[in-house]
Formats: sequence, structure tokens, C-alpha cells
Amino acid sequence: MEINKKFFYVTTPIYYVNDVPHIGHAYSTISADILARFKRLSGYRVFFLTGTDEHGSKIEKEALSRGITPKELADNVHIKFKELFNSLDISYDRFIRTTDEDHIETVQKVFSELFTKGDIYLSDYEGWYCIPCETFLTEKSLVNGNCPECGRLVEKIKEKSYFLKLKKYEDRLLKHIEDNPDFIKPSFRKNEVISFIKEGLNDLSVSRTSFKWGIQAAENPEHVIYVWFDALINYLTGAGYLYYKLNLNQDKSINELNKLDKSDKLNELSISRENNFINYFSTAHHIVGKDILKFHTVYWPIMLLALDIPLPKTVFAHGWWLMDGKKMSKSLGNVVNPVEIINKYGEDPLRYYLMREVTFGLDGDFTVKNFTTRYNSELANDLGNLVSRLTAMIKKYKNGVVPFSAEINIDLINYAEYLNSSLNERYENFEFSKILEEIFLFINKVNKYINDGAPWKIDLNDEAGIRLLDSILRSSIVSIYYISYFIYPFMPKTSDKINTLLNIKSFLLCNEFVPAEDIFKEGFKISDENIMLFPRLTDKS
RNA sequence: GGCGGUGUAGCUCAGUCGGUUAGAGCAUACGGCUCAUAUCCGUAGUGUCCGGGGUUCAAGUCCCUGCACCGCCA
Repeated sequence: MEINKKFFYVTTPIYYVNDVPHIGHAYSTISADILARFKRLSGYRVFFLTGTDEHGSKIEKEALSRGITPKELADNVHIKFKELFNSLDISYDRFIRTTDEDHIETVQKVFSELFTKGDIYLSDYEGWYCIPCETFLTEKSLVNGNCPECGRLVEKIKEKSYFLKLKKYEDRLLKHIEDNPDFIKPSFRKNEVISFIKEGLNDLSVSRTSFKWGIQAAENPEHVIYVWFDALINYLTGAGYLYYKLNLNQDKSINELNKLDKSDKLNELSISRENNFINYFSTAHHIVGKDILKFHTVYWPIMLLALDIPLPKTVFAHGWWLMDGKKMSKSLGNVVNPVEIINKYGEDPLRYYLMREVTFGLDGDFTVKNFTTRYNSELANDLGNLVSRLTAMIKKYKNGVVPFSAEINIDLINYAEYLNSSLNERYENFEFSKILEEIFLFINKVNKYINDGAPWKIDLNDEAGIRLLDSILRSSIVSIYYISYFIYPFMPKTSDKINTLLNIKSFLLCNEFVPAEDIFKEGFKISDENIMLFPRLTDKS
């Protein structure tokens, strides 16, 4: 029954539309996609949310300087992200925009709930604000009068503002973090957050009156809701919070019923129809960059505590990519456009490299040299060549028919099964690099197994020789089937190509691993197609 | 200034609870094979485990200290 199925909710940050996508956006989104694909293939009901953050004074100013409206700017730029995600094979279930109607409603509803409850109150704000970072700053945190984060000028602002009470939830948040080791990952980030909270929290300003581009507070149209408050709530919108709240109220007002109809219109976009809000949300895995950890592990959980919603399972902060050892920046001109890499090398090699090169959570260094080395030695030589040599042999010696009654090598199968059984825990721990390492260890084992058996040396006039050949070929093809399954979350296109060569359907269409004996039945023929998975890169390419 | 982390082969890093001769990949050298994308497999290495001191039968691992670098906060 559907009811018994396990839920899995994974999110990326929503990306700010003031700039075009770079490798960091690709990185967050690829990692979420890998989790989503693995969980779907393991039978989970998965909801994978990504999207764009489109409000705030920074967008308003950027649009003004380009002579277009903020909405036009967002419309233009959000397409770039969609295009990138399509070319990266990102299997998102919804691409949310903070200008979506149901999101605006959700934000207003949350704001009103917290205001009614007294956790949001109106007061005066006087202080500094960094527009590029969309961050409120205290006087003493300034560096030479500039933003400590980006070094740029800050604005002095003095205005009425709504505030979110933080102190009230400090102890509960601390306790939650300490009781739930999975809540903040990697673990070394946890200490940073704890010490930050222990220094004491000031109430957070959650509205502005000095510009217009944002979601209005229903209580007071003069106020635009703070862009971070707005943005974080996307995770609620995506999980169907609106529908969940309306459904909770038995006595629905006419007004609310109208709203319900409206959200029904969004069924194609959201999961609200299923009304599994809590089921999904309590399994939330938020993948974020280390720069926005505080928003996700301090302000966000406090918002949820105030709303009485179960906290997400995990917030994982990944590292940054340097380019040739240097931080990416426009002025250095070393910002890598992921689309260029994809066009040149393909999406799977990029996905592979990013996930294999560094332990998830640490910073990485992107160099063409390292990329090329991994591509050639691991993807082309080890994996690509393995598939190529084996399919060629099956065609050459067996006319493409996979030997049926043949002994399967027990060492290979044992290792594949060990790997298979370790996957769920490894994915839960975000050990992407380790998973790939172990998959490629398996690939090496299969290559060695073929070398040791040397089918090309076997005397085929001999019964025992044929049995040996059959055993080697069947054991190897079964191993490749496992390999295709293992790499699918990381390199879906490549897995599909291998499956095409093997003449079996894509793992995209599966919600479990089908045992090899149910695939390679008597008389099963592989495809006679020839596909080169990874053409070697030369200095010229 | 406060808290935390890191330092291991030429390079990038792994090293669990203290336990035998400190590992992997890349790069280098040599050998084997010819099914395959000139690929694959094997062999060979090289180490002041940052410096100093301590605990212990035993320290890359634990403790103290110095240096260098990094992160969060101020």
C-alpha cells in the first residue's frame, strides 16, 4: 500500500536571480538530485524541490539599473537556472519561484500566524543593512564601516519593522541540535552553530518599508516581508503547507474555501493534493552552502518551532569550489559557467567529478588538469573500456547472447551485494565520494577478473573451456548490470547508455533493483549497438 | 581577542578503540596481455606522520607546549 511507503523530501537552496548560475548552484542541485534518484530507486515517495529566490531590494535595484521591472528580471534569469538544470539532468519535482501565487499566500499566512501568536511584533529598527548580502548588521560587526562579509558599503536604516522573537526559542533549539546529531551536518559545523546561539540571539527584523519588491504583510501593506523570511518558507510551500493548514480547519470560511480552490489549481506544481505535508516535511533534507548555514539552522528552525511544525531531519552545509586554488569572483574572471563544461565534456563527467573529487562538506578545487585526469583514467579507461571490452566479447564469442547456465563468480557477487547493502546508510550520511570510490573499486575488480580469466586464450574446442568462458562472460555482464545500477544516481545518462547496450530498461523506470537472474534469462541478447561512453580527452579537447 | 579545526609519500588525501612492517589514487620506472576507447592487469619504491616534551609494554592516534594554515564568532 502507498500508505506504507517511506517519504523523502530533499531541497536545494532557492537561487537568487540577481546573477546567472555558476558551478556552486550546479553543485548543490546535483547533490540533491543524486539523493532523490537513489531514494526513488529504493522505493521511496520522493519530493525534490528547487527554485529561485526573486524578491528583495537587491533585485529591485538590479532591475532598475537594467530598465526593466523586477518581475521581468526574475522571469529572464530564472529561465537560466531551468536551462542549466535541464542540461544537468536534474529530476526536480517542482521548480518553485518565490513569486508563485501559492508561495506568496503561504508566506503571508505564516507571517499572520506568528503575528497572531505574538511571536512577531512591531517595533523600531535602527541599524545597518548590507544590500548585496541582504543581511542586517550590528554597528560593532562592521569592518571599517563596511560589510564584514563582502566588504562593500552598508546602508544605515531607521524604520518601523516587525520582529521575530528568537530568544524565546533559544533553549528548545539548542536542545534539539544537541539531541539530534543528524540535524546539522557535517558535525564540525554543529559546533559553530551552537556557539553562535550560546552567545545569545537578538530578535530578527523580518520586514522592511524602504522598498516595494517583496511580499506584503497582510497586516500592514506598508511592510514588505524580509527576503530571508520569504525565501525559507519556500520549503513549506513546496511541501503543501497551505493545503495542510486549510484542511486542518474543520470550519472553513467561504474565504478559505476559495483559497482551497486556488491551491487545487496548483496541483500540477505541488504535492498539496496528497496532503502529506507532515510526512514529507519531517523527512526534509536541506542541502545548503556553508555561507547560509546560519539561516537554516537558527532562524529557520525557530520559525518552525514557533509554527509548531516538526523540524527538518537534516541541514547539510557543503563547501565551496575554488577555481585553480582561487575563490571564484567576477573581477578575477574565473567564474566557471557550468553550461560551458557540459557542452564540452558532457553532464555526467561534471556530475561525477564534482561528487568524486572532494568529501562532501569540504571545499574543493576545480582544475582542468584534475578533471581531465579523472575523466580519462576513471571514466574512459576503467568504466568505459570495461563496458566496451565485455560487450565486444559477448558479440564476438556468443553472437550477443548472454550465457545462461553458467557459474557466477562468488567474489564479484559478494562484493556487489556488500556494496548494495551499504548504500542507504552511505547516502544518508552524504558520503558521495566514498560511494563512488567503492563503485570504482568494484569496476577494477571486474577488469582484473577478466584479465585473470583471459577469455581470448581459452580453448573453445574443449567443453570445460566453453564452460569457463560462459562463466566469465556471465559473471562480468551481471557485474556491469550492478555497476549501471550503482552509478545511476550520479550519472543517469551513462547508466541509460549502458542499459541500452545491455538491452534493458532505464533505472529511471524502476523503484527497486531487479535481480540479475530475472533480467538475463535463457537466450537473452544484448544490443548490437555501439556506444562509446567516454571518448578520451586529449590535450586538444 | 574567544571557541573550534587542520598539519601523513612529489601531488591530492585515507588512517576506526592506542596494537604487527603507516595506506589509496595520480605521477614515475619496469614487466605481462591483446578482448577492449593505445585500454587492462601486475611489480617496485620513496615518509623526520609539522617541531619539542610527556603518559604507556606500545603513540600517526592520547595529554601538554611551540609553529603554520583554516573556519565560526567578536
